[in-house]
Amino acid sequence: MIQIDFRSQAPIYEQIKTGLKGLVRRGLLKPGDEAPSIRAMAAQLKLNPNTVARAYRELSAEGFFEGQRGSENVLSPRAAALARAAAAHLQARLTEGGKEGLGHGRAAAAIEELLAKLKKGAL
Amino acid sequence: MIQIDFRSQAPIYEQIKTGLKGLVRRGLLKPGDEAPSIRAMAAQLKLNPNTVARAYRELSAEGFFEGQRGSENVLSPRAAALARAAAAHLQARLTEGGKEGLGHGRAAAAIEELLAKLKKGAL
DNA sequence: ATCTCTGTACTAGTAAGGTAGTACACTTAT
DNA sequence: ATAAGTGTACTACCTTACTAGTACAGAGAT
Repeated sequence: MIQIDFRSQAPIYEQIKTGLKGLVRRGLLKPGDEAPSIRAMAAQLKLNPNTVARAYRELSAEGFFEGQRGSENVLSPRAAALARAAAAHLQARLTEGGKEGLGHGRAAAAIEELLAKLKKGAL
Repeated sequence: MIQIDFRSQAPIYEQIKTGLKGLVRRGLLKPGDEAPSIRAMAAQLKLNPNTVARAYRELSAEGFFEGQRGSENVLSPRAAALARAAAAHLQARLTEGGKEGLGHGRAAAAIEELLAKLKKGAL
């Protein structure tokens, strides 16, 4: 399943999001599959359901899940594409930020802004 | 001088650090030059001296400044090399993080950890 | 129908981090 | 010697954000 690093500076719900996306990207979780329920994952990772719920809510808003209330979290058909797109987008912004930001004189604030958003997990 | 974006999520002292490094990288500030005093910069940017002091303290710890107590902040001979090295290092970590981290299945926690540190301004 | 599962809303506590206020010690120049 | 500059230490406020506690509403199965 997913590994949580409680020592990390990254918030747990972000680790969950990244973890699930990673599972999809690796093919261990495919569109149509059912992700573990909020409570199940919370119990296993010894977290509060709300922490897991936040991750699921944001993933759902991004279109990873399709499923009705009270039932389940089924990975949408777009899930795989989304996970890959997110990874590509992040990678693009990383390399772009590295080259364009530092190669020549770009506004310092812009660089910092990029880094700030990155930490927040703007994948 | 330096531009501060108060709307940014990046802390002010980090913006100051990045800004000064940028000035050095662009050659507008050279080794041997004297950086503005803490109070002068604080007054100009309408900040508390402590905020600027924190930036200067960290820069000093990184070896950008050489100067004795009570006098000034003179850019060390290494300043230019350090600024360039920092930029290169960041760029390397960014591209590395983008490719290695997301290309195939790396531990999610590691990715998050990298992002977290990046936002903290680990240049 | 009741029990158990699901997700969720609201609240609150808590920890971390950044910034400002204030005061002190020292150096230099007038 | 005095005044004005320097950097710094200590404190405290404040904001932000993450996480947990608790309780509620709906769905499905026995």
